[in-house]
Amino acid sequence: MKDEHSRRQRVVCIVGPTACHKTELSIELAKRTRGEIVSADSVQVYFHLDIGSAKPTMEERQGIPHHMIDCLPIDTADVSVSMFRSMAMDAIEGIVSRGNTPIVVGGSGLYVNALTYPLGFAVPKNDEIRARVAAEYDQDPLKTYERLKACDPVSAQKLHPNDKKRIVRALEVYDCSGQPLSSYGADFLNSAGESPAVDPLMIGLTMDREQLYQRINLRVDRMMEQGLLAEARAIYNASNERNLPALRSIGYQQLFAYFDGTCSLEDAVEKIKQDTRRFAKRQLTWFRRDERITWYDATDWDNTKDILIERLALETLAWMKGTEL
RNA sequence: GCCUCGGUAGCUCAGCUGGUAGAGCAAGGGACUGAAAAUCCCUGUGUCGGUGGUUCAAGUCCACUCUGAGGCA
Repeated sequence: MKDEHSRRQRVVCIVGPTACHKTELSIELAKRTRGEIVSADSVQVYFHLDIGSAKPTMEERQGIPHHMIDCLPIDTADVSVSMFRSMAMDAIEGIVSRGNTPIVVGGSGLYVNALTYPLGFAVPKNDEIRARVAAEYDQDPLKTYERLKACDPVSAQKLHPNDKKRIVRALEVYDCSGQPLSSYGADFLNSAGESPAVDPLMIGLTMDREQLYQRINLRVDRMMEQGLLAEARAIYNASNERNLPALRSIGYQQLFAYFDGTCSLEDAVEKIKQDTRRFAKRQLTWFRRDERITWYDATDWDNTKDILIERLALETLAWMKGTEL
């Protein structure tokens, strides 16, 4: 047990809200530590969602290999965290076999946890049963919630009766396996992971809230200048499918409403800004509770980044050395 | 200069005939195990423009005053 823990692959993991200089930091670190980047971003995994997901351009990547970017077609209907996790784990193994430093960087908290905790994804999703339970919920939410209470009281107790998504998933697990979701490991550290998680050096970037929001607003304007509208239009025209996970992401979702004629372009852009700000707030909530993270303030980035990058490069090298033998 | 209508939460406004204030939006906080840029939950003390007065009690009535919009000269 102890032995297995010590064999867990060390990685560096950069987290934080969107528009917080994570990308720049990760590339600079990679340059100094023979790093390769593994994106933990639920939108950058798709092809074509380039501008809106703030994917680093080839130029910005400066030759640093990036993984988990451009992996899935937009019309992929069944994506899942565990799928992300196994692909990302493969990428990490590849990096290690090349003798390089894996740098995980991303703002999708669940994806980060899927890599850095041994989450037990024991029961695969089952679209058929999920659809059935969802219909059951729509018909009588409270009754469905009561049913969950009866077969999985632990999960039910943690969920609000309105939390359809999670209630449905919990019942889906129960209906598929006959075992309550909570029995598969209710807490991070004791759940039975499918494979050993990595051992991360957790680095968090944060920023004064007002400044963060200003940066977000500016970045959305810049995305529009860079052609987000055309990018979204091309995707809109390419298919009539409107319920794909990829298209629920910020930027596309709002511009699609504009294409549908539901709102003006101006309103759509404002909505993108607001939804991004709220997203950043949720990301902060998510990462704030993670006590493994050491936080660094990126508010005065231009004047402090050089020192920060050098310092974190040293820490990265030291951290990675710790597992060398 | 005169008349009218306003000035209440970050914004837009409610507040009947006096009993120290409440909605929407914005915002903040939290949750999160196979859709997660998703989904869900919780949160409203604010010099009621200012000063003085009437009253047991004033956002509410009176006087003066500051300020915004419109109208008339």
